[in-house]
Amino acid sequence: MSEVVEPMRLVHLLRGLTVELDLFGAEFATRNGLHPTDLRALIHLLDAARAGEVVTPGRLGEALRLNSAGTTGLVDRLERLGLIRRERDPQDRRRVRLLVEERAMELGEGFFGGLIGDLVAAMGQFEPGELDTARRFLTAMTGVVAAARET
Amino acid sequence: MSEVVEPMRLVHLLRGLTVELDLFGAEFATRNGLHPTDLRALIHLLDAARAGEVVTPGRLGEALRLNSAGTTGLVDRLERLGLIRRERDPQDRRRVRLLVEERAMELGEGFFGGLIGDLVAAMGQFEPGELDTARRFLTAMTGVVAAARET
DNA sequence: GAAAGTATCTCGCTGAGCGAGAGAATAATG
DNA sequence: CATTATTCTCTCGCTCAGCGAGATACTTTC
Repeated sequence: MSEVVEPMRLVHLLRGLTVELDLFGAEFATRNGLHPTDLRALIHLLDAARAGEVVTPGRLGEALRLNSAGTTGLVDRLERLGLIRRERDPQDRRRVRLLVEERAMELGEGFFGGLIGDLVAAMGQFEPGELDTARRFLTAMTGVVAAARET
Repeated sequence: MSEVVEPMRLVHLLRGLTVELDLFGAEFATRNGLHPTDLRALIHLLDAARAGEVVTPGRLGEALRLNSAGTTGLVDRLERLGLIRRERDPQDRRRVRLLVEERAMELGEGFFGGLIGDLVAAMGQFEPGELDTARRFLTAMTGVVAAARET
């Protein structure tokens, strides 16, 4: 059940996967009254929270490629939805800390939970060595795209 | 140089890859005076053209999850940019065929060309068997996401 | 040939995100 | 220390992508 793969086929597979993931995200977002940007922000905030990092509007906007006005609007929206809370940084009172609310974690759980479970289950059909190959492959491809972005 | 991979690490890699590809697309789009949606439409149109399929505004809007008003706007925009041309279908004169202009192919080339070359080059570091594993892995993951979207 | 169905477009509107710049706090310089 | 420069966030006014509702033109069905 093995075959010689043309590189272009893998390129199309990579693209197809991102299309599917984007659509999945967009559909989840609209089902929950969010915009795609809001979901991207939520993911970023949850990742940072798990890593114990402080996120400010500035950092969030930078990550999502929004200007400051757009970022303020985004943060307003997330706050209005009860997903995050603003809190002035007592160390540097120009800064605002974005704190993730319980509700955001639950939403994130709802988004990832099901899908991640399915993905992990599907990975069970692969040998450990194959999963390591997949890891190296994905790492290499991500590196190429990231490098191409710099140019 | 092989290791036992936790499934969650692969999940994060998949997500990271889509983030990078999305950013790459968004940056390419703005550099060329396009919106992300325009680029997605262009990709869809070029794929269809290569497969010899006829694309109508209806089909395009469906693929991109836009309603008819938004689709008309998108097609207007692409036409104004000289990327596509409208032509009434002589068989069923309610329909409009979207024809890809030369300029769109060149743009697509500019978008994919460089990146695809780099991706294919990076694939050269992998054994044929490893590439086949990657193919099976990506196919499986894409299938899982597509299936999850149905729900 | 009237009625129902399909494909596209128009109109008016909402709101995400932009550019410019104001305000508040901190850091650097004389 | 006072002043100037810098940093972070927010406000204001605006543009335009995309939506809902419905008009229009063409085709199929009965």
